[in-house]
Amino acid sequence: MATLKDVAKLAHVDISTVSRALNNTSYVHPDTKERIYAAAKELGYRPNAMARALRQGRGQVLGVVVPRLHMTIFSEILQGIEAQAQQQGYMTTVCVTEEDPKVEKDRLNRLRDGGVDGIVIAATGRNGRLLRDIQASGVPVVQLVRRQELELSSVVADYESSGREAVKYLASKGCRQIGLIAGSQHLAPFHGRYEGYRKAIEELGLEEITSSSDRLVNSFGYGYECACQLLDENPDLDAIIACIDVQGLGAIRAAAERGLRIPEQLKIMSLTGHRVGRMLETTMTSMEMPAFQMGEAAARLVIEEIEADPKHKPARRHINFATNLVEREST
Amino acid sequence: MATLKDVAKLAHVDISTVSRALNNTSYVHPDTKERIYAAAKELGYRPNAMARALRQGRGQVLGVVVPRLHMTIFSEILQGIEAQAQQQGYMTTVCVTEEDPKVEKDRLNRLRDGGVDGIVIAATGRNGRLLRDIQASGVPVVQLVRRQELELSSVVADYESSGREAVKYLASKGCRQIGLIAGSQHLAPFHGRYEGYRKAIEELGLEEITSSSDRLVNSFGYGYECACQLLDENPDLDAIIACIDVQGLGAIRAAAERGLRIPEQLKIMSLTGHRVGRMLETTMTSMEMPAFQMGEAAARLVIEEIEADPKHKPARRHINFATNLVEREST
DNA sequence: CTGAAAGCGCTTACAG
DNA sequence: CTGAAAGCGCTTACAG
Repeated sequence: MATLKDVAKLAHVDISTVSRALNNTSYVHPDTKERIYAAAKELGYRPNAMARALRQGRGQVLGVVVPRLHMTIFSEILQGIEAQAQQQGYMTTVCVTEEDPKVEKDRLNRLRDGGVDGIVIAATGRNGRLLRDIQASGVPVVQLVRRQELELSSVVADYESSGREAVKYLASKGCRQIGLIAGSQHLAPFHGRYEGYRKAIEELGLEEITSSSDRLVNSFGYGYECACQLLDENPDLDAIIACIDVQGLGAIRAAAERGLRIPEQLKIMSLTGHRVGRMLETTMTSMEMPAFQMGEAAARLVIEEIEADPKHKPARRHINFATNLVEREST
Repeated sequence: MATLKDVAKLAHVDISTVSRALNNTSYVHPDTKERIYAAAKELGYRPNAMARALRQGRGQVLGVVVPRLHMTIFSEILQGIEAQAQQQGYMTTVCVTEEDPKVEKDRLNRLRDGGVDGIVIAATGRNGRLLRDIQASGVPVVQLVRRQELELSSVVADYESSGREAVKYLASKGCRQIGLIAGSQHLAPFHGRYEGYRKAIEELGLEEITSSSDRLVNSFGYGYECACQLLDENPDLDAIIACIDVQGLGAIRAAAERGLRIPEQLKIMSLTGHRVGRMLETTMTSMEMPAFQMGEAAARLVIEEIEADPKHKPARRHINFATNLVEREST
């Protein structure tokens, strides 16, 4: 690979002049500039990003940490992050934690050492201290989907409202025994949805019916197991709310195995729609969440912090996306 | 952040000694070593990866280029790549092309300039020259899923055999009018599956029935549109083979909308199962493909090439995974 | 066993 | 308008 030195030699100037010409960072005589451009082109010069990164202390790289990708909303969000990052000249490095705090800790340290300029994370909620340390050390951190630490910026959806609206909607359809597949209560989104559910159930004078499982929360199996439990313990159940789409798939499957007709005998809906629901044999009603846009927003936020004047760093910010009820065949 | 210099000062030694001690790269007196470790610990020293990368000409980063993530097999493969890469000390940078050759070209150039050590790509098939250039310039390239360039290493599945076995299996179930949702023929996997389908159909003396669409090939919509076409033009169709799972979902949906009973009136299966099929209301028979393992293999392959002695670089390699028929309710 | 020096490829004050 | 120099934080021959 040709370096600045090679270009400088060919153009008969100093490397500093080449640098200035190529980066348009100060006036260079048009003739000189032309010679430099020609030389750079002839040699197929491409700047070495690692050298620039070392010198400028910034590598134009975003770190993204998620619990999982396959069959989750995070794969769609990641696409949003990547698209926005590329547009602003950043690369995207991804780490998958499988919801394991130890793995998460290790990955965060590696990202930090690897010199990423900012981090977007859907955290396990068990490494708050480390995240705050990283932010304090000058690497901006933006929380994605899960707002676990109030001191850090975040991009989330309005989970509580999703839960409340879902209950009201199902009640308006005549449901009286509405079960919730609850998810891990120490994670903000699941807790928020539960709170919305609980309040609406109370307002309507109905009975709380929830279930949870030990399995990985972002999984089909989680939804399936919880749905089985709900159906077995509540013979008159007339609706199931799943927190996320794959849980909803699990619930539909559990209902199908019991020969229950959807939506006549059992209504099912999800609180985190991300384009899966509309593909199904029985399409699933859901509170659609703008996943791609949330990814874009998170990338924008973290890049804004990275590039802000160090003297007046922006205060932490929280972006809250509304979810949108989309009625389909399952309710 | 503390640097080598700070540690050296605190331990009263030269930075080179610190480097040697911390990297265990040559004998250092135990006492000195202890002092150095203590100093490093006290200062919370963490090596600067960018500096090391510049010096060593290797950043311990893999670039991954895929057409899409959400609802595709690539999100699962990416998890396999990331897991293996981390295990071997590499970070994973991801780029999404949306199947656009121009975007792909841009991303490949950015990856190259950004100093990734190797690239794993599920290519559009339109940038073969660039890929060969990159490989020739010393950055190993491994093709993933799509073996478009014979000169480059690859990790694929046995597509032709999948197509053939699927036809035989359906025929053994009594099907006589077997439609194929074909996919883009310029992409190796789709071409391979079609070839397998064609040969088996011919052997069995049946009639070829295929369809394709202009939509993004890795999409629900593609499968849905093709299935509608097949069903409308062939009233006696008794089976549909989809190349990939989301296309199969589209086909199931199209069948459901026409009130067709699966599998009694119409059998549906997919040639690229990746754990989606078993989640459905009517679970889908598929040729399961070991996506995660394929990702791991691709990462291993590219890292092997990166770390090989430059004098005898390994020859290009091709790894071909078998697919595995899993019968479910849709057939 | 350890130090001094060179250098990876850039950028950026500092002169002139 | 351009050059010479310093330096980002490391690693690694080369001496001794």
